[in-house]
Amino acid sequence: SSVHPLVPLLLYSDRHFPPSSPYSQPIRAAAASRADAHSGTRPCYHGNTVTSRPAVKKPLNAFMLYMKEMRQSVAQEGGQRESAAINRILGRRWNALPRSEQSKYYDLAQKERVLHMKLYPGWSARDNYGKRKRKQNQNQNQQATGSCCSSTLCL
DNA sequence: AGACCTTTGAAGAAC
DNA sequence: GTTCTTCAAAGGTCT
Repeated sequence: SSVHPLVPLLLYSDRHFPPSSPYSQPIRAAAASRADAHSGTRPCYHGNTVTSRPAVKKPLNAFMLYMKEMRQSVAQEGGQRESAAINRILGRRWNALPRSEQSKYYDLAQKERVLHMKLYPGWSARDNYGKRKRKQNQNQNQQATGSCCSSTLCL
């Protein structure tokens, strides 16, 4: 049977992620979550709450999987090194991609989500909310000072 | 050291 | 139900 080259990503195997990667030890994390389940509370996968357990990241969506696969070739073709520039190109390519091609990545992303749910039952995207300091804080400051439009979100 | 840039999509929050 | 916000990846750039 034909297997998509990105399918190994679904396994988050050590071949694709370094031992330090949170994806490299999903089974252990899942086992830990089962142990947590016995405590009667929802398992918490937030990396900050349990220092010995790496934070579980969001599963990749279709476009992210496409980006991961195509990034290197786009970088080589255009001689680009900056991710922002590469991602702009990939965004245009993605939108120009036939629906039949896109659907392969949508299917793969769906499998990613299913596997992620199995590996990390009870995990929520909310667990990783607020881990980054975002620019909104700056906007709030700018609103206080009456300025606007330093953010890409402001058109 | 860590946020920003830049993209799309998923999911949670807010209304 | 709709809209807004955050985070996934990535690596050069900027503070």
